[in-house]
Amino acid sequence: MGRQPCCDKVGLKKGPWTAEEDQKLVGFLLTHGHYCWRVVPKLAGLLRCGKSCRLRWTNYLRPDLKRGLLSDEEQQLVIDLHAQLGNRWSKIAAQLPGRTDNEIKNHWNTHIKKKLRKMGIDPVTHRPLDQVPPRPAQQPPPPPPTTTAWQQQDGAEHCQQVEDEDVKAVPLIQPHEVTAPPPTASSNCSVSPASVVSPSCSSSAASGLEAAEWPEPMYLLGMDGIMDVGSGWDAGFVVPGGLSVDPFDHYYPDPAGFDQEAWL
DNA sequence: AAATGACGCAACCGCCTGTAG
DNA sequence: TCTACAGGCGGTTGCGTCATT
Repeated sequence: MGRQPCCDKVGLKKGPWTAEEDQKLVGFLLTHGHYCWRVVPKLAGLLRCGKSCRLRWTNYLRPDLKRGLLSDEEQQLVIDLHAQLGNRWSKIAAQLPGRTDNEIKNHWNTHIKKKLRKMGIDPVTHRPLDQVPPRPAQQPPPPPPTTTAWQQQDGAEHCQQVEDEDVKAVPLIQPHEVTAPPPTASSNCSVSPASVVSPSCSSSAASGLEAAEWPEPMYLLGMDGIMDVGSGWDAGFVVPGGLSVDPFDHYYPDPAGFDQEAWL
């Protein structure tokens, strides 16, 4: 028995998402959550692969995403983390609230790489370019220096060197060190530390929803009504159908009120 | 104003990992 | 222990936009 494809690709749409598709996906996920990505497009009435839906949600539609260019602090953090972790974008994104691995990867490839090269720093090894020996193609890059060349040049002291290889077990950045906007006066949201460092969701986990904004498409789509949920984010939504939505981790069905028939 | 090239970002592809049966 | 599967990750591509000529 061959492996079943993740979705039936016949007749599935590819390419850029339309506003209507976004609206369907967001509406569905906010109402039902994603119990199984494979069935999300079917139930939401989308001719898309489940993976595509997950990607669209994760990288663009999630309500806690920041948009716009990375700040200087964020860029510095990305550089430091890249020196420690290499191209493990999801791990890096986990330390930047509201940023996605894809966004950081793109920003690295288009901006930071050039910036480092311009400064005479090899973006792979984080050493000065004139100290980087030519590497055979099959060999991994040398381990990063204790203090990155970026820091040597810049004099910055932000980089926390990790001695333990298991970076998953030891958070590189303490939750309080993560650049997060302070809660607004009108917000009564509170973010539990466990949520802040939750490894299960690359970037949404680390963000405070009180600071989150809907990405522009939400407004364009007239989704304001959906967002008119008061302070429900931090408590977990209970939406029609008995489903809870935990904005800091996963959107999951409330086991007590989960309508299995509806899903099936 | 039109043509061309460079750039940036969204999305896809394919592999890897974790997990349930 | 093995197999099948879903979800996740990183690399890559394609296209739209902007700048330059």
